[in-house]
Amino acid sequence: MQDSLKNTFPSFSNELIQEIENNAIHQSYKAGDIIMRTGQYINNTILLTKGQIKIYREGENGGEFFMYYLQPGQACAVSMICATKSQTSQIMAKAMEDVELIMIPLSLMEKWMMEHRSWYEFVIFTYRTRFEEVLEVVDSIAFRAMDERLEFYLKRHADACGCKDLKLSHQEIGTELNTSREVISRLLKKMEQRGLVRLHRNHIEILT
Amino acid sequence: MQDSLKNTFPSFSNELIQEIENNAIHQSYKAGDIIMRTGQYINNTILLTKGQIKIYREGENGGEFFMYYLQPGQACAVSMICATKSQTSQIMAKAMEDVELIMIPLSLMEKWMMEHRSWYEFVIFTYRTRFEEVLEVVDSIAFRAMDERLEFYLKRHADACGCKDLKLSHQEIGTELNTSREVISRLLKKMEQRGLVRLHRNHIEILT
DNA sequence: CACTCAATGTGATAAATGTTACTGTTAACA
DNA sequence: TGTTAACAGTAACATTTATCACATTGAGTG
Repeated sequence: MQDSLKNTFPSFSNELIQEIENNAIHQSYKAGDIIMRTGQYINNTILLTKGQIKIYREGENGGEFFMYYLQPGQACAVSMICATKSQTSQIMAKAMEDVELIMIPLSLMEKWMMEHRSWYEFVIFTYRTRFEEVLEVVDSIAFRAMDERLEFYLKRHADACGCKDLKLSHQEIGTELNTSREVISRLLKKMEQRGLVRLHRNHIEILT
Repeated sequence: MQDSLKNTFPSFSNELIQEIENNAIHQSYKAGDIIMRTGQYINNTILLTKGQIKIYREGENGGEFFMYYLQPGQACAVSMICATKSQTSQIMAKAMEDVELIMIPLSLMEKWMMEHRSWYEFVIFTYRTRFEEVLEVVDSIAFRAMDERLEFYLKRHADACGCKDLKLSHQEIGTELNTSREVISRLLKKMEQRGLVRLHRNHIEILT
């Protein structure tokens, strides 16, 4: 177990791994479970060890505006930020596959910041990476029309899953970009004509 | 001087204030100066002591997409995050008035995290506040049409300057929302008809 | 195989936003 | 005072996106 932790979080020092082992609360979720919801109080930092978590912003009308994915070896930046003051979450987190994670109580999170260099750097790295990611999202909506946003979205998904075959329905994509299925269908069709993708039922092949 | 620092950053401990006094590099800018630009390397954390700084995201076509304002007593979250690894900035910072600020070198920033509780809390608070602010911006573009975005934008400006009279041209607003002057004119006109604002040359009066 | 349901394709139309072009107004200043 | 430039209003039109309606396709299932 300690071995696998070290593999998942290679930057952590051995002492830190040991501390995590001694103190962590393990938790698992099934695919589709909501791990965190808007308005919920957060008292733990979340480290993901297995599976994939979608971080999104919920709209009034049921939109699930896609922000980014968490992968094993990553932490939820929002949980870190909120945990520091027991604040409520402003985002939703949903398990996309069966998920296993570690919860670190607020008090330890702070203690380790002072005591473990590798934890401090991990936390700062997480903040920075996610802030940048969110800024890119802002760019994509602020400056780009739906066709480009769709390309950006598909690219990020391909990066996240590391494959060129995305299991996404047009409806899902529409929801995550806050537009309608029809618009996505049309734009995908155009992308297919431009030779960027090949469309299949229930999945999209990226040709790049 | 030390007095005024204590006034601007009331949460800082006396020892921290003293350290800042001993080590800080003071810098001033004129209204309109660019303090930080996209792609620039950052080696200092910035504490604002006087004036107002606009943080925005630059588009290819000269857009200046508005993110938020920095006020005296606040720090630039992006500079903190980037400074940790001497990364480049992904945002632009422009002085809206004559500005005075303090630059904290990277090495001290980290040292103080370990040594000064009040610095640690200030940094985390800054991260959290700005992250939330950016999330709200994402919401506004992702889920809302231009009329609502305009209202949101005006509200934030009114909050930032603490007044109900905004010195903004339609062109400026258009640039910061990445749309055209004409669209802003139209929407403002509608807002005036609904009794939300009163329009004057070069300034907009919020009636709320 | 026939049925069913979700996923997808597509046309028609409406609404929002972007663009162009032109007018008038005001302040600054030579 | 006349000139100029920035600001603002608005009409006409183009484009993009949203919405509605309905047809088609394909996979799974009894």
